[in-house]
Amino acid sequence: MTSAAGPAGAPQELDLDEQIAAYQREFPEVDPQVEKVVTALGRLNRRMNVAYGRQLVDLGISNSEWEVLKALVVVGRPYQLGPGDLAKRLGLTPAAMTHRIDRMVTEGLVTRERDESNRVRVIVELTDEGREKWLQTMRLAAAFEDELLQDLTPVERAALGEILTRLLRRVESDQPDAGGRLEDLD
Amino acid sequence: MTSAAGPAGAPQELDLDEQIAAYQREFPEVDPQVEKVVTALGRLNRRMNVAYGRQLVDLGISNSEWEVLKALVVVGRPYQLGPGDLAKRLGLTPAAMTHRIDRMVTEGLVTRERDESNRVRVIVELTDEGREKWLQTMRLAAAFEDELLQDLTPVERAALGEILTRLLRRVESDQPDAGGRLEDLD
DNA sequence: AGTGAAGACTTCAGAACTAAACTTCGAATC
DNA sequence: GATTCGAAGTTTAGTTCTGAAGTCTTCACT
Repeated sequence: MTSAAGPAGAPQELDLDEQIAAYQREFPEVDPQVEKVVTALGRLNRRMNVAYGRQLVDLGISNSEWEVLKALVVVGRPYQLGPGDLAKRLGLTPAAMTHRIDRMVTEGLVTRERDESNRVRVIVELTDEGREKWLQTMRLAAAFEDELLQDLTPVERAALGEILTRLLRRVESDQPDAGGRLEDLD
Repeated sequence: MTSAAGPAGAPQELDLDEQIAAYQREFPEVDPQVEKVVTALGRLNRRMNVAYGRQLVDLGISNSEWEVLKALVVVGRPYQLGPGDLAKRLGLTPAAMTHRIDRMVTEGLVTRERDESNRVRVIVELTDEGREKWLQTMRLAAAFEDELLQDLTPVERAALGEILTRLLRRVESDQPDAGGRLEDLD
């Protein structure tokens, strides 16, 4: 019986307002309103990932695999992408994609073959089983998300979506979206 | 010069609305408004972490180390916590904390000593250098966050903070906050 | 054609994590 | 006072990532 501490489940955190108060105490220049938004965003996302993770173990796939399934489904039929492209979309290195694809091939979620018309390339394609898994996770995720947002009125939901979209546009325009990395950080 | 693919920088993603449209095409039952909020949240958080990461390498510490510094600062003077407590707050296993603390001790950010009044326990304490690092990161982070939210009116900021807090309260009440894990997932 | 350079993917070493076994100290029981 | 139980940390084995080097294919130039 795992007795003691946190098995990497949901983190145990201070009350949000207490944490903001602590920041103000230790760093008076901080804008509490800004900090509240940012901290809540971070925590919320973390909790959501934990929740998704729990649903995913029930279905027998990992969070990493889910990301790959999503990327493939989003491009639409015939659900094909190259490892490099997948790596870019998921924000990780090609090496990591190679390993992920290895695992997912053995689990039957995707297939990997050379592109005969351009033999440098490799094509990763969703299998029917992979698509089915995506559908199942999507159903669970959608149910969770509906529940998460149930307290919000339609107007609030729309406003939230609009504001988040605006913030996202700002970050994405500031970060020229990998592939055009000009700076070398190191 | 890192030539080809994404060196784990910012992920290259589809336009948000295109992605939502893809979900609707592949899974018509989905509520586009809900999905938009959730997707934007996830992306935004990801980009923010990339941005923080860039600032942190400039200061010579990692994202993991920053988390530990934050946790210690938030508890206030004398900036002390045990490894197990830290692990819970950060949502990772005690084993991982042991290693993080190892690294941070050698870097002079924290100290680790036995609690003489209760020799099972260990006390991790922030050093002056650690506190100084936290201050520096906090300045950079605050500047970034201010810029991120600059397009929002004060009313919008308040509304956003209020809505996010409400959502957070819901998830945190649904996830009884580790330590009281009743379910066994596995 | 023949060579060189660039791109796409993989392989290899090292870092950081999880899960589970282990060690040690303290407290309760007899 | 010795024994047993439980809690706190550390150690060990195995997984998944990053960064850098390596392999193979294609394209451009001579």
